[in-house]
Amino acid sequence: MIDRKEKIAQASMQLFVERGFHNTSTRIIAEEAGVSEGLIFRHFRSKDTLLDFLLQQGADEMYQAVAEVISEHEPKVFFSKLVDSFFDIPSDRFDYWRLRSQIQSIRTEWEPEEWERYLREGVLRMFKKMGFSKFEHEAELLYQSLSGIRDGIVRGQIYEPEALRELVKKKYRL
Amino acid sequence: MIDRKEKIAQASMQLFVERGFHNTSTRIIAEEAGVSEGLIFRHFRSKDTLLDFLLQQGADEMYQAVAEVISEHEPKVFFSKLVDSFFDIPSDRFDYWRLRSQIQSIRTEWEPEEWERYLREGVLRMFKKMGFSKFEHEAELLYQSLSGIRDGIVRGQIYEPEALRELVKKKYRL
DNA sequence: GATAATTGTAAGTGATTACTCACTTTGTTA
DNA sequence: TAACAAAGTGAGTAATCACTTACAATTATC
Repeated sequence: MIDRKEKIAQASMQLFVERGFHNTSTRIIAEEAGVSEGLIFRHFRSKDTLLDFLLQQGADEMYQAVAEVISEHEPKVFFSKLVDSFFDIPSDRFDYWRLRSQIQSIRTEWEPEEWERYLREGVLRMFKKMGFSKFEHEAELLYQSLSGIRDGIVRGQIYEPEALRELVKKKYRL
Repeated sequence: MIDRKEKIAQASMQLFVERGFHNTSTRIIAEEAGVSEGLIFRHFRSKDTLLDFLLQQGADEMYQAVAEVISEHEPKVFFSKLVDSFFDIPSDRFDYWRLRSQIQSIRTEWEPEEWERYLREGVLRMFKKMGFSKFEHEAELLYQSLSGIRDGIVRGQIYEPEALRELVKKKYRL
């Protein structure tokens, strides 16, 4: 017994990342998932809905992960967890990040998701609490830097992430 | 007298960034550029060739910019120029960076361009020269961080780039 | 075990795609 | 100005696109 809907989701995720959303036809998704083309539209109303489903799945997981970081009030532990959350991306979630980055560069109306605003506010609050004079800019810098590193990781451009993680933590005295 | 080839290049750059490469038809490019569709294929053999042309144009400019940074041998000035090169992106080049980011997430066979390898080697060499113990990781960290910031800038996510620039320079004692 | 909903298929649909081709217009040079 | 090349056009092309529809198989409910 196979969950065909999940099969479609997995196949489309892989194809969207490999070939790009607009360069992936519903025909090839069906082929790769081993189902008929019509079934895609039975489970997901349109190709766009399918994409939204994939993005939502990832966003839900991120919300959980962010909540775990934000709930920490002890500064040192907070920042340690924060940094770790950018480095400890399970490899089976690489595709989500790559898809997100792709769609972000295609959809002009892209707005930060809830988990992202949530996280950024949390970082800001913690820098302020710790008494940094320019806490807004410190928060911005750390967030953008970590985002750059995460992009590098999921694109396979960073060979020694562990060494990088230690270095980041050292710079923030963690 | 108008250079139609340049018109096509400009229109397609804008459209590729706004709607995505695979979601932009040659028909709409022709419309936007005010030329016939056939002319696109007279000047550029295919839609892919047109894309390559746009990416090459940007890469050529980057090569120049990188050479200017690399040629600097005084550490403090080198790093100052390096940081500035990531912050001082003329707004009419934002599209190039956004296009590059989009294509990078679609083309799996993407490899770092010459200017990029050139720049990274330069940063590495300078960190080594300055006697950093973990110069490879320092170079990696700085490069990925700056890349993340550049992405943020061209996506309009950073409201006070100047403050961020000063903060980065301060951290590296420039 | 009959009924009804759900899940699945295969063969369509009109619209759109990148690209071609036969042709005309414009520019250059002897 | 004749001759040739380069630039430009617009109506084609076959292929592919996302999506629909009529129907069959499976599963759930009583």
